[in-house]
Amino acid sequence: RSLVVRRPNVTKYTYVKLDELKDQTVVSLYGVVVFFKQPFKSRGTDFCSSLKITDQSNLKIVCTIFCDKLENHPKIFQIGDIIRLHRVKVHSMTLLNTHGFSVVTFDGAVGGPVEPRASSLHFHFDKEDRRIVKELRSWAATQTLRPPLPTIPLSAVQPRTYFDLTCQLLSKAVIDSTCTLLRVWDGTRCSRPLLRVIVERSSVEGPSSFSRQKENLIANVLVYDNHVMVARELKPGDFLRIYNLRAIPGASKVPGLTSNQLEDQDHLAFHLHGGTAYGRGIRVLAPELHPKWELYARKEAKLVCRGEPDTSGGGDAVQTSKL
DNA sequence: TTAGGATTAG
Repeated sequence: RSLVVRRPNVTKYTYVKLDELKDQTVVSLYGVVVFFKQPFKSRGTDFCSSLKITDQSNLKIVCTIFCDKLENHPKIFQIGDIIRLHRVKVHSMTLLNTHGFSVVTFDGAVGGPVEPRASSLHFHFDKEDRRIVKELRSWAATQTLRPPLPTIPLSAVQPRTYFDLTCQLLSKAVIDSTCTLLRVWDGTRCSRPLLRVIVERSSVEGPSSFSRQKENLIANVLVYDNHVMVARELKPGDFLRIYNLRAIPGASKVPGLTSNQLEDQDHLAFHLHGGTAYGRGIRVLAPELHPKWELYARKEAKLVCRGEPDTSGGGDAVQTSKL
C-alpha cells in the first residue's frame, strides 16, 4: 500500500449571509450569538443546542443542533460570541445541523485574540477566518448585542434576581434524586448573608468543611431536575459558569435555631430551577476561559479579613488560572 | 427523532 501524501487543506469555504438563505440548501455561515442554551438532553437520543444568531443583514435566525456527543456542540459562553457553522441545512428559515456538520466559536470582544474554539478535532482556520471574525466583532460592537458585564460577582448579587455566575466548585452533595447542592465561590463576598445548607458528611464530594473565613464566601447553589445529571459530572475544583441562576432570600435551616429568628430571614440561597428557560444551565469553563480572579479576589480578601482573627487561609487559597 | 427561547413555584 502506498502512502498517501495529502496536500495542505485547500478547501475553500463560501460563507453566506443570513439574508441569502434558500430553503432546503446546505450552507456554511458566520454569525453573532444573540441567544443560546447550553446543550441539554432531548427526548430523543441526542443533546440539543438551541441558539439564535445574527449578522450584518440584521436578520435573526434560529439554529438547532442535535448531536449525541457533548464535545461536538458549539462552545458558547456568552451573548456576542462569534460562531462559524459548516454544513447546516436551511429549514423554513431555521438552521439544522446536517451530515458533516462542524462548528467553531470565538470570543466576540473587539481587539481580543482570535482563538478558535473548535468542536471537532480537525478544522479549517486561516487568515480569511480571522478577517471575518474581526469584521463581525466590529459590526456587533455597534449593535449593543453584548451584555455590559459578562457575569455578576457574588458581591453584586441582588435578592430575587436572575443572573449568570462564574465561579469555582469547591464541593457538592446529592440531596435527593431531583436536587444536588453545589458549594461554589468566586472570591468576592456577597453583600447579604449566605444561606447555610446542612448535609450529611457522607454525601459530600470534596471537603466537607472549610475555614470560617472561607465559609463566609461560599454560596450554596441548589440545582434541580435536568441539571442534576450535569452536576453529576462536575468535579470539585472545576470552574463553572451557571446561567440564569436565581438568588432567593430565605431562612437558614440550622439545627437548634428556629427559622423565624429575624437574623435568619434574609439569607441568600441560589437556585438553578429545572428547565432551560432563558438559557438556564451549567457549563464547565475551559482553562483559557478561567476568570482572572487574582486581583479582585485579593482586594476582596482584605475586606473580608478586616476584624477577623482567622486569616490563616492555609490550603484554602483561591485556585486561579495562569491567565 | 429530538426542539420549536420566553423563568420554579423546591
